[in-house]
Amino acid sequence: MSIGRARPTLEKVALRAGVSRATVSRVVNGSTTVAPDIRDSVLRAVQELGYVPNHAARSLVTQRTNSIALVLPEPSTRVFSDDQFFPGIIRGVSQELEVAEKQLVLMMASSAASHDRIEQYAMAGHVDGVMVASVHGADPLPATLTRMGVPVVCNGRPLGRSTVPYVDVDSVGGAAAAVRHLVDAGRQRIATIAGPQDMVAGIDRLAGYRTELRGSARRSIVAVGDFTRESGAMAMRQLLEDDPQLDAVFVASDLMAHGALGALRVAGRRVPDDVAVIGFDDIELARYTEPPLTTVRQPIVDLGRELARQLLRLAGGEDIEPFVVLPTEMVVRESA
Amino acid sequence: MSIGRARPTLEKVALRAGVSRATVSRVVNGSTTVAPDIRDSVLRAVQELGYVPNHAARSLVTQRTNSIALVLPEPSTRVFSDDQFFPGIIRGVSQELEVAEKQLVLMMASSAASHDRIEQYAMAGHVDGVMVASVHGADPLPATLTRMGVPVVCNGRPLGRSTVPYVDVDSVGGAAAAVRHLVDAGRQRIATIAGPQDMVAGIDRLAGYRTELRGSARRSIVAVGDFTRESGAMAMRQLLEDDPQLDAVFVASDLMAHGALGALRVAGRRVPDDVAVIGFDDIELARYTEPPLTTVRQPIVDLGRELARQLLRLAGGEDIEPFVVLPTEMVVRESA
DNA sequence: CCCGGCCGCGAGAGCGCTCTCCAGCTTTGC
DNA sequence: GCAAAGCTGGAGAGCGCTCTCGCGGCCGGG
Repeated sequence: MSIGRARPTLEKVALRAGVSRATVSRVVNGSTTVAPDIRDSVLRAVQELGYVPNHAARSLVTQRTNSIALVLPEPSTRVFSDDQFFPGIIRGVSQELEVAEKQLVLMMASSAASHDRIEQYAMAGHVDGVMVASVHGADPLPATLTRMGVPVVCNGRPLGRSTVPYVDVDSVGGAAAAVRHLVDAGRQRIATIAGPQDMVAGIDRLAGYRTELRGSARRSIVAVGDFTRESGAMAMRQLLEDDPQLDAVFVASDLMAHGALGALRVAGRRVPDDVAVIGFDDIELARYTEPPLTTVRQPIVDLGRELARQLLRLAGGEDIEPFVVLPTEMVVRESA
Repeated sequence: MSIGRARPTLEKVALRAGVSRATVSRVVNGSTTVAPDIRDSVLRAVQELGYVPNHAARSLVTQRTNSIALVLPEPSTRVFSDDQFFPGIIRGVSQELEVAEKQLVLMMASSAASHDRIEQYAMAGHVDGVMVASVHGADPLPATLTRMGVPVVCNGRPLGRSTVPYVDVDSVGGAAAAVRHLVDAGRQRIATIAGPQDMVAGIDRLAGYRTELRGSARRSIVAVGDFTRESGAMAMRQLLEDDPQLDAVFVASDLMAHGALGALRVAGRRVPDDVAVIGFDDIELARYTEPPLTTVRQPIVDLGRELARQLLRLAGGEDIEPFVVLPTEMVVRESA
């Protein structure tokens, strides 16, 4: 209905070019077994009529849709409020899909109800595969879909034992590097503001902190936030109260670090002179805080690209490694 | 291929329920002309077999796809670097589409080449309509698609004469309100940092500033930026040089305002005591600048919702108003 | 010069669904 | 009590495409 004027069909093109439907199909799909002159006349007919293959018809017979779903948590989830995670992933994914000439279908997993919706959708043969960017590592969706034979790749190591392949960044390594940086700078009392412990990112970044600190014979000083700015400020106040002597803090997200910087300022501590601060994520804002934030960059766009790349291979029937971990990188600015 | 185990077809369900394909179709599509007992047994069969309608087959015959495309400019465009525009639009759109049970296909218009790609795609009957969130108002895509009979709604008033329906926020009114706020506060020399004048947002916000200022018998003092933080800082320095007496500045985006605040601090001007600053957008960051930024909020999520709503109506064959303008709102914090 | 093989093309059978008939049955009005 | 009207459900024709199969023409080898 809605798509206005009738679009030409294979049949029409065949008629015009004076060949059969099959031949047009061959030309359109790039088969080599067509004589050059016939091929040319078909291409001319296609051009003249403005023929575009009907996707529904094609995928009805091929059983492939050339589109891929990306399931994202509803961005109202506070975690995604203002970092560039969400757009970054999308950008990476769509870059990769563009090359592969696949389409991106975006699904917001807002409520529990959307689980069913997404499941149904994937089962309807609407997409060739699903990428799940879940924050809560315990999401059952990936496993369910996999069981149903839908190719799935996750973003972020799933919690619990799961055989669903995933792509993640090296949070543990990044956190360890941050702590090492603080140790190397001679900091003695290195605290951390950890992320929520029901998220893989929160868990891993704390683990990296702990491991590295243990190696340096310092004791750990931990406060927990929920990745928001406010929670960062609150955790910072808490830490200052617990250990007024602390001279460094590794914060599990830049947003929380931003809050922590504010709290430190209010408390009259100079950064980095009195207290060194290192964040995590390297969001845009990190370059503009006062002072500019030293942080751990995670390659978000690359993460998206890798996610897409893995899924495409999986959907193409290839075997893929069970997980890919992308390196993080220290970005030294002025706060540490 | 990729979608693992064979999914049951209508035929299978019909066989199991002991009815015809047509009847199953009727039940699945909610026709009322089916006897309750038959209806129940069909539903049971559907349940037992885990039947999910094949989308491709369905849309082949109905000519509808139940999905809608959202065309976004490649977010690397500096304008989208860190405001919440991109995720906000997506969120609004997908909220509305979820209600309508439509799917969202995301297309990044990265290069000129993608124009063809998107055109082809829309023409392939892959989607029932297209929403174009173009920054450069002179984009030919909307008109092209419309001409081809594809329902299109734009985000942002298109430049030039165009009959493509659009949804926009009231930039002119918002800018005017900001200036009025400054006038009411007794500010005498009110400058502006305008956005790029090849974008509708840049043009309209400057127009609002000019109009309102003219009404108050003050002269306009204009510098132009490109919506980035750096350009905001640079423009601010320029303005201070041009008119050291200025006591207020309306900045066409929060990002530029952030840059301007930095420049003012460096120049030793206190905000708002010496210079009042008002931004535009109300991005998350505005609450955390030093001092917190008074700004004009644009309802981005609502914009997305309205965009989707209009397109759905259009694709549904309804007539819609040629444009919808959503109100902006002053958010008074401490910078003015 | 004839035959087997190969290559290029057309015929035709579906893919899974919707929807238009139309048949058969019940209901209703006079 | 009978015809007309009303419903319910089935049969069947496609939607536009791909792909298998097989036919005919051309080539090369014997």
